[in-house]
Amino acid sequence: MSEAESKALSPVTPPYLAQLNEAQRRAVDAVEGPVLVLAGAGTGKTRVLTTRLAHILASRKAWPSQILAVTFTNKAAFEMRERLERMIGQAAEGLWLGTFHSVAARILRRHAEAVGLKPNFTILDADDQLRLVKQIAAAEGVDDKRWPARAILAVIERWKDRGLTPDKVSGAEAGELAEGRMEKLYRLYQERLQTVNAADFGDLLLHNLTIFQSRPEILTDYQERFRYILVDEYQDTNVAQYLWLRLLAQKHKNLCCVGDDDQSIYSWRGAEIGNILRFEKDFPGARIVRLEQNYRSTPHILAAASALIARNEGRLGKTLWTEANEGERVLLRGVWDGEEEARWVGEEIEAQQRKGESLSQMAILVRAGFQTREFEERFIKLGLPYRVIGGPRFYERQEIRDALAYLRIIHQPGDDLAFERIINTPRRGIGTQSLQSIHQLARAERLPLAEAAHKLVETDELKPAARKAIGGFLADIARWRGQSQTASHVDLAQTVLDESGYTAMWQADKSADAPGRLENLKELVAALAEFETLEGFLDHVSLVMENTAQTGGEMANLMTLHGAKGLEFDIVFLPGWEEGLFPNQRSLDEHGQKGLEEERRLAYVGLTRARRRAYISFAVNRRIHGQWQTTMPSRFIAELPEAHVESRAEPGLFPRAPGVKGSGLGEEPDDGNWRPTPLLRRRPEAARLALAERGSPAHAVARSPGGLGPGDRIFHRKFGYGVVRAAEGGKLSIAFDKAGDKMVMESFVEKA
DNA sequence: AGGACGGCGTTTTTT
DNA sequence: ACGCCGTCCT
Repeated sequence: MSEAESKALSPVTPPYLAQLNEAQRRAVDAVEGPVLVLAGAGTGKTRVLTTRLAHILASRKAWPSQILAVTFTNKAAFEMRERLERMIGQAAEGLWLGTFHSVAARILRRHAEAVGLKPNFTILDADDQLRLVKQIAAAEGVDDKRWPARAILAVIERWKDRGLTPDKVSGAEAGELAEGRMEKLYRLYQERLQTVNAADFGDLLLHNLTIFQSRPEILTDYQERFRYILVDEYQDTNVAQYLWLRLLAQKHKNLCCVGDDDQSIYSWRGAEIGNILRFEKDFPGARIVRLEQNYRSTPHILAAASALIARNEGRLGKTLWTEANEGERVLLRGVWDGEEEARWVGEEIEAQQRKGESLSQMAILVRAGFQTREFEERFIKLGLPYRVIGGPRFYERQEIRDALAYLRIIHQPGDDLAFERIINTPRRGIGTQSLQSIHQLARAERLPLAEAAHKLVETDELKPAARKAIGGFLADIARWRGQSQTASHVDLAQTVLDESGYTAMWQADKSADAPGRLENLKELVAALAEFETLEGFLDHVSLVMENTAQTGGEMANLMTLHGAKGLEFDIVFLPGWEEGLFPNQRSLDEHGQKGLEEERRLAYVGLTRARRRAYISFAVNRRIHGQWQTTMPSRFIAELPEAHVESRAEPGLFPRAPGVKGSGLGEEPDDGNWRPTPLLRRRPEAARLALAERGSPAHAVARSPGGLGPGDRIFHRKFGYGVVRAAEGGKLSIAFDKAGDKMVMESFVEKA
């Protein structure tokens, strides 16, 4: 179709464009060439994305099948599809719209053989991956105390995030990781995945890259196909995703990335904020459109959030503004301890409810999962309905994974992980002995476990009982596999669950969660009915299945700051703004300034979730890991602009009277260097006293809360007697008479 | 094969 | 403080 034709077909100003503000319209209209849409929080990002898609389709620049739109989460993908269909209906069919992983999986299924996989490869989840790594590390004799499978897997995943296949990992990179054997472990892991015909999540992208690099004709095919590419949450992309996008966009160069560098909070799982910061360099001629008009929050909230994030270096920079009415200032509250904080939040929620505010429009956003407990306890006491968002997902539950393993082994005879998982679940009397024999044979003859088991049953190597049990199990699988040719997959699943005794196993279980598990199994079978094939369903489960979070209902929402990204609420509570907790100490220790900036972005994300009201609080005492600690208010509190905050701290709970000088709330020490007091351990009573006699916080550092300080003689249950050399934040450096110098937790020693 | 006990870790989490 | 995991013992 010629350009003249396409112009003639589209109205001069389509109605969907008229509803956008000027910047949004530019973002939608800039269809050709690379574009970065810097979308601040609440600036109508999703609207721009969907309108842009609709615009490309309506102006007939491309067929749906020539457009690729990628998101990070299924939720975002669903939302986009839904809004798009509402806008243009059927015309959206055929669009390549999905998560990075689901699109990559789709491509990989088509060309699996190019990386040595069969098209019916299994997509492993975290659990399977970990078991695999454990097996490999154990076989290699790696000390699992020093190098736990978790850590090894994390290294491998970060490599994959960066697009590194085993042959691309440099020796220097691997260094002394896992006693210098990390590279080998990675290679073995990949080999193992290949033999069991499986890919982990990282592989989906990584294999795509390998295919694109080794098979130019395949790459060209996709490059030509995808005339327009859209990316959501670009600040969260890792290097592999960036490379993937860059390859795909190379031909038409119509790449539109939407994101916000200030909301990049996933570096710890491989996200590379540099991707968004470098966009103009990476894609020459790129246009940048800033969406800065905020439709969500009040000016006070925006001003507070903006001032906070302005302290970060290395950002592209945006100035959010709004036409909304002033509203209330951000409310800051200092309290005695976590319990009081929960009590206060509860009271405030109830007060807002009485004013007619909706519970489901209120959220408590915490830094770490364990912080929800105190609020839950309080809300239960008050009878205040709440839901915790986050937590284990449907397909991560044991019973679901077991059931899926049955279906997997039927579908894919070489799926060793599935075979191992269920060979003795429910109990069939196949113990570690028999399993070991099967493993041995499998390794010797390079066979899948199931096949090795077959052979083994033919011999008389096993004890008769085990032989019978394994034979019976294999016969079951064979029978089910035969049935899968004719029966519907729903019937098959039901049969398998019944005949295997799996359902019976839970029926016989008298523990409290057994009924729930049976319920979940029913749900699984019901979900299966919505799919044409077993394969389609298995993919759906590993890639797409949403967590069955309790949605709807009048309940207050409790979740982590990470979990809140992308959501919004009328009223937001941000508790626990204390040094050590938020910004999180570990983040600071491990990543220094970078860590601090990411924590600050997290604070920014939290604040910008609020439409009308934001509450920030900190406790002076907090029990962490069972120990009382005296804390300092978060430095982020000092960074809030005074004019937009109303402080209701109890007198004496601030380090000094708030807001005397400087632009921020908490004033910096006279030398201008911020020195948060290290966390101290003490009981509340002691802290109360310390408050009364509050002097320079620094003097408290030398002596520990228990009154132990340098020179004191102590006793430790394991190390015996010793002398304290220094005290620092709950830890003591001690010279033991016999055990030498050690750092020990103060709670483990007593005065000698 | 199942329970008891000890040791360890304890930020964030998607796909 | 607490829970989870792995091991060891019965």
